[in-house]
Amino acid sequence: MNETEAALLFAVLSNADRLKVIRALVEAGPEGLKAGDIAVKINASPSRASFHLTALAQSGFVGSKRKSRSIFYQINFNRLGALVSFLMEDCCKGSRELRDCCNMQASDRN
Amino acid sequence: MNETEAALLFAVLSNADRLKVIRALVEAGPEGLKAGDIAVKINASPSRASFHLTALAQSGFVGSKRKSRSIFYQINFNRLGALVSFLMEDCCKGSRELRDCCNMQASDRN
DNA sequence: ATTATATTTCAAGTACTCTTGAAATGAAAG
DNA sequence: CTTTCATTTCAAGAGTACTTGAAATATAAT
Repeated sequence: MNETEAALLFAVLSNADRLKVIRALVEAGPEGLKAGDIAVKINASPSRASFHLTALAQSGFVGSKRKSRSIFYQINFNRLGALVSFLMEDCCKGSRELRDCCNMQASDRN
Repeated sequence: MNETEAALLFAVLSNADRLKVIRALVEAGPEGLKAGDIAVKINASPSRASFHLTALAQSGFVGSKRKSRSIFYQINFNRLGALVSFLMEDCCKGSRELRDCCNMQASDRN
């Protein structure tokens, strides 16, 4: 991941509605949530929710699967993790100080 | 930190020039770098660099201190850490799966 | 086939962000 | 106090993002 790609992903996270979607999908677990239920949960119109879900899906932060009439969206931790790793490990060179600020440790000790 | 505040901070990270600034300031260490040197390093005009440095400073990702004619900017890991913590601990509820994707562990085991 | 449900797509309007180059500010040196 | 150096501010223009409501699509039920 380079700066340009990371910047595009951060742009997707730079919206309160989309962060609420992420929170809701994390709560929901692996099954995910129907688009309509997400819209209700984040208090947005169907078209507005769809707009944000499209952004999240295109960037890979969420996946989607149709089940009958509904479309279920699920969180994709891999993509989130890749972006966080870019920021912490690459951009900030694995700074110990930054990890301390997050109450985190590297799990691969060398 | 709530979704709205986090979204504003992610917006600041959603620009390749600003990510390059962060990378340069992490490399530079606690002394930081002069505005002019940052402009050269990220390959931007002085006014363009200043525009991005202002965004980074206003959001708290960097600090600044005048020294004679130059202004030195320094990285602020606290602010970065707070945003990463919001995303991982709050928004994603400290998801083990997400931490694994970042090769990270919580440092406070309960 | 018709109707109902779930979701997306589209177009228009508004607002924000970024870039550029010129002008303004601040600080030091001659 | 004039000049030089470092940086910021400003205004204009181009591009991008978001919201809204209406229309279109897809699936299932009657």
